[in-house]
Amino acid sequence: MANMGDWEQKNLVEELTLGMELAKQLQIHLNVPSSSREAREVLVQKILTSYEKALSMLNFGTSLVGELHPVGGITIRNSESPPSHSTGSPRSEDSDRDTRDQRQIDYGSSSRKSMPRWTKQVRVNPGMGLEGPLDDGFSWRKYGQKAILGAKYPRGYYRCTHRNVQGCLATKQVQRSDEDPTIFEITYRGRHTCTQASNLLPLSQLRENQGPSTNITIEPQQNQLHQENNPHTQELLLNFRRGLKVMTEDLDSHDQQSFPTNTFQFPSTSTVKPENNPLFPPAMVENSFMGNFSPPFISPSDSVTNYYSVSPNEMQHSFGGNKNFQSSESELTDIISAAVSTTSSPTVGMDFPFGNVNFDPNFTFDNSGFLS
DNA sequence: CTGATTTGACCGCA
DNA sequence: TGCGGTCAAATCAG
Repeated sequence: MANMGDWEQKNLVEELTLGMELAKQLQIHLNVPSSSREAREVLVQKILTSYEKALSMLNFGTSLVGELHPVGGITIRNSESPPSHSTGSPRSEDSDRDTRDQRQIDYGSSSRKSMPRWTKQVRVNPGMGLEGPLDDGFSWRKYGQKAILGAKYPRGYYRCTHRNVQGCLATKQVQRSDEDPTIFEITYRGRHTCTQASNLLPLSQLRENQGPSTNITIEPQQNQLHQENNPHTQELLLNFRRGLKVMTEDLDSHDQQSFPTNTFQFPSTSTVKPENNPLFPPAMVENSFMGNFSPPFISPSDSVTNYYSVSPNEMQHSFGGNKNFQSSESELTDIISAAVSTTSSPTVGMDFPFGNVNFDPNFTFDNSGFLS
């Protein structure tokens, strides 16, 4: 953690790399008649997400206001302090949650009070796996579960798997909404300082390890539609779209080979070969989604709530579509736990206090100078 | 066997 | 004192 700058830059490079890979995939799809429009849209969405992250990184350090981030078929809302959402949770979690465990200061020098904290509300529709929204790309280990007064469902406590080895203080709490069981409120706290958060695992490598999920495929699911409740989101997306367009056009006009891959540190496996993943089985769709596309953007300083709305279509495959995740909270907890612990994904620290990307629609990536 | 989860006990703040 | 958050031993799972 010595050098945040390098850390950021590496993340940035990886993110851009990912975006490029996705763009390549998109290109491939464009040349494949059998490729569905959905698949293409998925890729576009992923690319958007990837570059959104990259842009966020570029803006890291500036005051970034949280905004809604469309991710695949998911809509996210962030909020620094958990709103008294419909869970009925009487206690505002932010009011006291960070005022305790000072006994844990031995894990790190910084007090947890100063840790960034934000909440995401994840909506999971019946029939679909819960991992998607619940998995944010990091490896979490459950260390506790507590019944919360006034809340129907217990709250799960998770911390970064690498806490002991790397002193990563990131933690998160998962609480199912009382009134709407399909909604989970995930409160993140602390920044990931583990190597996983930075770039221990190259994106490509990760995807490699995940086998079928090599190709991130998010259900299109008219992501845009989920943002209708947030005008800013649409605007943001439009901006990204425009920016992306530049990219994709560029990609289209050039061959993959023409990519300045040398500019990026492309792991040998980073280039996703079409033959490896010509199609995107739904199962891996979800898998990859959670593995790589949890929107890490939030705004601790701005009370914005991320709200994930996951399409049932894309998720129902994960559990065979016959698992009624609402059957019992214990079952749910299991699922959540699994989702939370099974993954490992590099991406960037979701605890980044960035959310709003001051993205210039005219911004182009042709100039890699910003990577210095 | 190793690592993750469960779960009751404990801690500390309001 | 109550409650949320964490610990840690027991248990489970791969």
